[in-house]
Amino acid sequence: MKIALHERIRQDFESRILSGELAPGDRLPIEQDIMAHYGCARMTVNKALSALLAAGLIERRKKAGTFVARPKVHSMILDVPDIAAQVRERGQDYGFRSLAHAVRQPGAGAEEERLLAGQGALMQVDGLHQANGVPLCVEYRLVSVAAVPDIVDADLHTMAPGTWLLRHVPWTEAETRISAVPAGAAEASHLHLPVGTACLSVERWTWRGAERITYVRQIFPGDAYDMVARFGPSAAAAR
Amino acid sequence: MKIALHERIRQDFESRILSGELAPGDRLPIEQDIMAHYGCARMTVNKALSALLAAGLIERRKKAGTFVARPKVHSMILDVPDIAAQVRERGQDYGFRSLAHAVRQPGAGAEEERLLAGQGALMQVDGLHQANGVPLCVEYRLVSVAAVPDIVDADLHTMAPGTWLLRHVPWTEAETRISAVPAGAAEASHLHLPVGTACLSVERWTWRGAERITYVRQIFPGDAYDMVARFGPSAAAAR
DNA sequence: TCGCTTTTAATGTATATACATAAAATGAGG
DNA sequence: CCTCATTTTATGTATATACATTAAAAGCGA
Repeated sequence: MKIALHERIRQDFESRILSGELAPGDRLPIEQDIMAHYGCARMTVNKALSALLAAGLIERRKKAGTFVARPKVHSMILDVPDIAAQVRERGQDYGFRSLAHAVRQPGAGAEEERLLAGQGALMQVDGLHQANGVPLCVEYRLVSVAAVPDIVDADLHTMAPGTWLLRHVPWTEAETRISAVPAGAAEASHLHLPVGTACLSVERWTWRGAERITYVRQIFPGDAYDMVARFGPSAAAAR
Repeated sequence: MKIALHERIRQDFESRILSGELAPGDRLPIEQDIMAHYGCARMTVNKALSALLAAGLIERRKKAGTFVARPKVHSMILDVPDIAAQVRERGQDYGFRSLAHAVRQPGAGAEEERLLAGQGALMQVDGLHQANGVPLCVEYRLVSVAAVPDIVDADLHTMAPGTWLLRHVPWTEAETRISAVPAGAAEASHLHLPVGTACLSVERWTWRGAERITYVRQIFPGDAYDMVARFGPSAAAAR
């Protein structure tokens, strides 16, 4: 496959930076020299360097030149796969068992509803994700009925509500919070663990524009689930 | 402050997408119409749209047009800031107390060394991150002496080794694993917790090219530290 | 209606040019 | 040697233009 010249220039510098050949603080050649080296116009070089700038790999100062950036935060891609897809990927049978399934009127329930900030009625859908019949994760979910009217009639007894939502609802933003919690009585019983066992809690708020769609809280036994994040070329490769 | 036109166009569309006014799948105007609307050249529009494309907010197909991208669940940006920087951001005093500091010869230690896969001598640097004097996190770290010779003479008793590495070691690739573990005897004592308390374990392997740099394992009390991942504005806002 | 070719409308890439802007480097005056 | 104005240099932005590339859409013949 033929790749664009500006893309090739970008990759060249990216790999020289990632390999350490160009260390943080090092100065890159000026645009004039780069364009002479590749035999192209300055705009082409500029496009390549602009991309590296947007990716945070370089810093540029007028008159001074272009420098390899010193990384500040590790901003990395976090893989949070759909549980059902992940289980099937391992060649196991995926199952979802419904634990609770009800529409709750606003104001009726107490604190959970604040999580979706009073957008009218909420559908509560709790359940258990299973791999080969073994409980893997307890899930507590609230869905805004106003934002997703179809949820009321959806068959969520076998299909995980997360999977259903993914297919039916477009969303634009999500926030995920990861923390460690001890297993409560309910989780302990469903996951067959002693009460107090260290578990991973993954909470996610999802919304579209200003409208909240869903809040979900998933509890995994600590040793059953690893979340893996990568930094580096993956960020570029993922696109 | 005066902002560039291509940047203004980019922001205009970004906010329309993030607000939900332009929903996933919606089609954007063609470049010709946008350039007519802003009264500028096509290259300027193209620059704005290229940035949105790189950020993953839109998809483009020749002849068909430009469309708001449907976000995929599984890849979101995870910001894992330097602990010291994060503590100071909250207006607290950051402190690091060294717990162990020694060079270990290859083969001497057992399993930890496999984590850096026998690249010669390793520097072991364990310590305690503190916020306002209160223990926040226990850190166990191994650094390859071959990859980072300067580490031997670095003063790591007050500065966190992570911070030191960030400043001295060129760009890296990293893989992070997050899980939940019960507090062991050592962590319990350092963090003033009962043994068995649910803790968040963050492990990270870092390398440059094929060379392994460091392995670190950080143990946080489950309720003291939340990792937050966002999809959407974060990618752009982080810059 | 099916399947093939042709047209066309959109993005993709690249160039040459122009002027703006900011900051480092220089140099004159004290 | 210091200070301040001037020059120089590298990046920042924008334009007008040209041609390439694709895939949708239209046309057409069997």
